[in-house]
Amino acid sequence: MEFQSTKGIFQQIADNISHRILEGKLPPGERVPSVRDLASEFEVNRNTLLRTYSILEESGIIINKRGIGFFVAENAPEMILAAEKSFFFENELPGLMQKAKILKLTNADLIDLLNLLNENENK
Amino acid sequence: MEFQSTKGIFQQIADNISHRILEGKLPPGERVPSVRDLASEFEVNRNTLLRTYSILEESGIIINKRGIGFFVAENAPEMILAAEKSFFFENELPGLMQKAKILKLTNADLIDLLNLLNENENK
Amino acid sequence: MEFQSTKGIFQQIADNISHRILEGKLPPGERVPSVRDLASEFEVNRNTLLRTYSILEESGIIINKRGIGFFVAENAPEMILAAEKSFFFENELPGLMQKAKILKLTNADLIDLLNLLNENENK
Amino acid sequence: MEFQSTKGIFQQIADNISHRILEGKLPPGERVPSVRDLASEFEVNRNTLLRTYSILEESGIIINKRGIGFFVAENAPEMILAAEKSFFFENELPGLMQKAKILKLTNADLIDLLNLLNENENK
DNA sequence: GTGGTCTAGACCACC
DNA sequence: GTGGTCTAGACCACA
Repeated sequence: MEFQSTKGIFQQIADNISHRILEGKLPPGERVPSVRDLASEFEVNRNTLLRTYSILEESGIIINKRGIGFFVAENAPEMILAAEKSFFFENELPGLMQKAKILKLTNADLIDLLNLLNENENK
Repeated sequence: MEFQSTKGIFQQIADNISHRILEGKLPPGERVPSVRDLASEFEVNRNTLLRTYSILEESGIIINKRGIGFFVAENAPEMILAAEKSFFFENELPGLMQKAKILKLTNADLIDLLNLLNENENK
Repeated sequence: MEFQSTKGIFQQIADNISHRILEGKLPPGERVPSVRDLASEFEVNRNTLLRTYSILEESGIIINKRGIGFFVAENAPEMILAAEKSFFFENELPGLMQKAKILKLTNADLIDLLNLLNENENK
Repeated sequence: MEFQSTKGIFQQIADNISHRILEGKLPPGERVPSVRDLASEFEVNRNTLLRTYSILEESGIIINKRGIGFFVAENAPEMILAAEKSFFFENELPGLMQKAKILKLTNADLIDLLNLLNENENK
């Protein structure tokens, strides 16, 4: 996996795992790979993975069973979706709208844009 | 002015000044406020403002007349708009679309959203 | 049974068994359930229970008859009570008092609290 | 400062700082010592202090001004008190009551105890 | 100067 | 085996 430099590696891995859960690759109740295994998979230090798991645990996405490992929480997909949604609406969308305004993009422009992107995706 | 922690303060001030130029508050040819004044307006260290001016100068948005100060470049508004536009389309929009997909937001949802935001703004 | 994360699981199970003894559910001389049975009751690894029994044996609360199993010691209730009492007074009470002081809780507050809790319990 | 082994060092330092704030030694608005300074004061690694500050920031007790340092939040004392109070009532008191019951201590005993401790303190 | 991230490696308690 | 803590030291962006 390639990491971009703008966000912390631990964050990017957390996002990656969240998306795996959303896609069903890691269903609720399933055991998450151990920090050691995942650290070597991503070729990062164990401490970095430890931090990743710790923030995922704090969000209630994974649960620690002591001495055994981490497991995907039962309602993990819903929690992830809810968290991302609220972050999007509260933090990203306002800035986006402001930017569109500055760029003098009308809603019509944006809608055209959306359609265009949609078409490309369906090809 | 409130600064958000995701971007550097020097960047946020640069954006702020760019926007002032776009809005016509700082027309081309006009002298930009001195580092001193702006530093106290933003309650920021002078070094931070020096960096702000230095990146604005690098982009050709402001021009240094030695011993006098900085002045808004003649074609500054166009340059800012072009720069932001290309950045938006190349860097921000793709991530946005991906996020919308993850959040299972359809284009229809997004359009509704745009209309809603537009109405609020016009109140 | 739910385990809290602050203490080791083996400890919590040991406490649990001690309390069963104090309550008379496991009278002196009685055979303690086998590691197997208790492990499945608590849904815990057998090794964890082995450790539990080993510390209980070390404290003299249960006694191992080789090839047969563990039995509650004759004076087990008294030993447990004495051990917990001294631990409480020496280790827990001082910290508690300090905390109450920090929280600006007066003795009167604490007494009120005790009465309140007592009433709830008697309902 | 001596550290006990039962709690993490980072936590004990966090508690220490919280208490300094409660005592008024670190009034709201005041700058908290830099991680480097405090790390050498406590003779621990900088990373440990970093973690301490990070949990204090998460609780809203201190605030990070980028490139400058951490500052005590305006309402820090209230937040600390509230946090400790709720933790005490929800996590510590129930266990305490259970223990008192097991130890067959009546409320009268506890009250006597409180008075005794109080006298010792006032000597 | 400030905090923030990452690595490498050690040691620990627990299951 | 698992996660959790701490240290030492490097590198970074920011003010």
